Amino acid sequence: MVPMARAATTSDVFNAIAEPQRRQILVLLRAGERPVTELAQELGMTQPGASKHLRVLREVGLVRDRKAGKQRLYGLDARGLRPVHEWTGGFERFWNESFDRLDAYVQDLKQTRQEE
Amino acid sequence: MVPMARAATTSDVFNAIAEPQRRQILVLLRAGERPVTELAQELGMTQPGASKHLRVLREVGLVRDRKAGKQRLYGLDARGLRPVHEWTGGFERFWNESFDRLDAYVQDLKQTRQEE
DNA sequence: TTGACGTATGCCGATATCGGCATACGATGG
DNA sequence: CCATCGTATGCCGATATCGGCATACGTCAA
Repeated sequence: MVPMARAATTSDVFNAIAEPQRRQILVLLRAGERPVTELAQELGMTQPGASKHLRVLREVGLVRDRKAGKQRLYGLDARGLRPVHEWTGGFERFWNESFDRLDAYVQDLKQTRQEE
Repeated sequence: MVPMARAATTSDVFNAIAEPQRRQILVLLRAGERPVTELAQELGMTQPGASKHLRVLREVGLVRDRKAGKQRLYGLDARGLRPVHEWTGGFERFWNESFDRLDAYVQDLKQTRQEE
C-alpha cells in the first residue's frame, strides 16, 4: 500500500486558490490580460515563480493563455470559481445562526463554571 | 535566509477547506454537533485522522468544541467561510463574461489557423 | 543564422502535508 | 484507586509544495 500525501485530486480549484499569491494573480487578471513578466513585477515575485503559479492556475482552468507575438498573455477564466462560491454559499444560513449558537455556547460555559 | 514552503499564513481558511475530507466534515456538521468517532465512521476514516482534520478546522475557527460528559462534541462555526464566499463573489460578473471571452478566444484561434 | 527578448522547465533544499499506527491523556463509573 | 471509554498527540514514511537559481525553449528581428 502506497501512502498518499493528499487525498484524491491534489490539484483542484480549492487547492489552487489556497495560495495567497495565486489569489493575487487572479485579482490582477480581472483588469484584463497580462504577460507573465508584468504580473511578476506587480506582485514582487520572480518570473519563474509567476510562471509556476500560472501553470497551476492553468491546469485547474482558472486561467488561459494565448500567444501575442513574442509575448504570452494570460487571461482570467473565472468559471471555476463558481463551485467554490456555491459551496461556501451552502453555509450562508449558518453565518448568522452561528452567532446565536456561539452565544448559547458561551452561556453554557458560564453556567458550567457556576455549577463547579 | 530561511526558505519557506508556503507563503505567509500556512493555515488560513482557504487552506483548511482545500482538503476534501475537511470539507466533508464541515458539511456533516451542518446537521448539528457530533463527536469525533461518529464523524470518522461516517466518512470512513480513522479516529486519529478525523481528530487531526478537526484540529486544523478548529485552529482556523471553522469549528468549535465543547465537552459533553465523556464525549467532546464538535460544532460548526461557519463565519470563517464568509470571506471565501465574498472573495469568489468578486469574480461573479466574470463567470458569464468569460464565456464570451472564451468564445472570442476560440474565434481568434480559428482565424489564426486559417491565416497559417 | 545569429542575437535578443519573453517565457517555461528542471533541479535543489527546506518544509509542510497526509495517512497509519501506537500510545498518551482525560473523564467517568465501579 | 482502577478500568474503560472517548479523544488527542507523537512518530514515521512517502510525497507534495514553494522559492531560488540556472538554463532550455520559442519567437521575432536584423
